[in-house]
Amino acid sequence: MSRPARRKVSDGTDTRDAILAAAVDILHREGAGALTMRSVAGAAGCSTTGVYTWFGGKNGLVEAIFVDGFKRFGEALLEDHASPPDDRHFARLGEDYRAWALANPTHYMVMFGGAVPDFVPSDEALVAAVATFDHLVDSMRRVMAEQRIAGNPVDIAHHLWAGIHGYVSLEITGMDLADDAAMRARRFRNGMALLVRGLLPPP
Amino acid sequence: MSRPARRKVSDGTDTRDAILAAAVDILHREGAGALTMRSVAGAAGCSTTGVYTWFGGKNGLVEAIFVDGFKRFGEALLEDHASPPDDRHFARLGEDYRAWALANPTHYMVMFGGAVPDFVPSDEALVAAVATFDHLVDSMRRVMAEQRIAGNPVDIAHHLWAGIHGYVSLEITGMDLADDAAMRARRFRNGMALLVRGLLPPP
DNA sequence: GGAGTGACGTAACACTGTTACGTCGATTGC
DNA sequence: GCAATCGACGTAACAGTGTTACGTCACTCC
Repeated sequence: MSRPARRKVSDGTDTRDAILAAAVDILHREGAGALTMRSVAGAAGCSTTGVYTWFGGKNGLVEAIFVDGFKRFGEALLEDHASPPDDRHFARLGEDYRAWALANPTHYMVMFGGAVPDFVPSDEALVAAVATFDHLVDSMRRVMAEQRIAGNPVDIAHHLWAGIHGYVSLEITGMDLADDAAMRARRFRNGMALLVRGLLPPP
Repeated sequence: MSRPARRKVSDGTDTRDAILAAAVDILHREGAGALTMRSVAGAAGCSTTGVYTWFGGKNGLVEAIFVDGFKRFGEALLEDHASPPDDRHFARLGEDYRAWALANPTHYMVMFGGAVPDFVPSDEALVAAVATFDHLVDSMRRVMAEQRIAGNPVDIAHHLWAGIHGYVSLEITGMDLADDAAMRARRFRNGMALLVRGLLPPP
C-alpha cells in the first residue's frame, strides 16, 4: 500500500498521512466533486506530483480513502462490542451504523455508493473492507446461539447489513421523502425491529 | 423540463430525444465516467451547445437521465402488476426489481447512488421519481389487507424498498463477496423471505 | 566523499464543463 | 409577399481536471 520509504516532514507526520488526512477532510467538508489532485496537494502543502509519489494517482488516493473509511467505520461499530450481546444488540448496532454514516455521508458514499466515477477498489482493498464485518459475523454467532436464531451466520449478517444499508443509503441520497429527522429516526427504529422480527423463532 | 419548442430532425425523432437516448446508451455501455458533453453530443450527431440548448448543462442532462430511469424502472416493475396479488407477490416484485437493477447497473447507481459527483436532483425530479413507488404503495395496501399485515402502508413499502435496495446496491458495488451468481440469487431469495416473514402476523 | 536513489516541483499534455459570439432557418406580424 | 424576430446550432475559446516528462535536490550507502 505504501511502496516508498517514509520520510518525516516538519510537523512530525508523514507526507503520506498528511495527504490522506487532507483528502478525507476535503471529502468531508466539500464533497466528492471537490476532491481534486490540486486541492488535495494544496491542502497537504505539497505539489500534485507528491500525491502521485505516494498514491500513484487519483484511483490510488480514493482507494486509500476507501480503506481508511472502513477502518474508522469498523472502530465506531466496535465501541459497543465489549458488552455482552443482549436483545438490544441489533438495535444498538443499527443506531451506531446509521450515526456514523449520517455523520460522514460523502465518505460513506465513496465506500458504498461509487461516488467517484471510474473508481474500482482492488480485490485486496475489497477484502480488507469486508473484513470489517467479520466482527459483525462473530457477534452474530453469539446472538444467534443465545436467541435461538436459525440459519447461516454469514447470510444472516449479510441480511442485516443489507437492510441497514438500504435504509441509510436511501436516507443519504434523499430518496427517503420523510417530513423531518424525527420521522426518519422512527422509521429506521421500526425497520430494525421488523428486520429482527423476521429472524427470531416463532414465540 | 423542455423549455424550447421541439423541432424535428431528419430521421423524425426530436433532437432532445436523440441526445437523451445517446446519453443513456453511453451510460449503459461505458459507465458514468464516459458520460461527457462531447461524447453525448458526438453520439447524438450535434454539437455540445445542442446539449446546452435542450438540457441547460450536464446537471440537467443527468436529471433527465434520472427521471427517464425511474420511468423505465417503474414500467418494468408494473409488468406483473395486472395479476391479482397472491403470496408470491413480494417475491416477484423483488425479482423484477433486482433484474432491472442488475441489467442497468450504472443507470441504477445514477438514480440511487450519486454516481455523478455534484449532481443533485431538483425537488421536482425527486418527487417525480418517488412517485414511481406510489404504485408499490397501492399494491401494498391490497396485499396487507389480504394477508392481514398491520402497520402504515407507506412505512411498510419503504421497509421493503430499503431491504431490496440494500441487497441490490451491495451486489452492484461488489461489496457482496459471494462465490458466484447462483449464491447471490439464493441469498437474495432467502433475504426476501426473511423480510416478508418479519411483516406477517404470527401463525 | 562520491555515486545512486527516491521524493518533489515545474511545466506541459489531452481532456473536461461551460459560454460568448456569429449564423442560419423558421415563424410571425403587417 | 416580405422584413423582423427569435430560437436552434456550430465554432472557438475559457478555466479547471488528471496525468506525466523532466530536472533538482536531499538523503543513504559503500
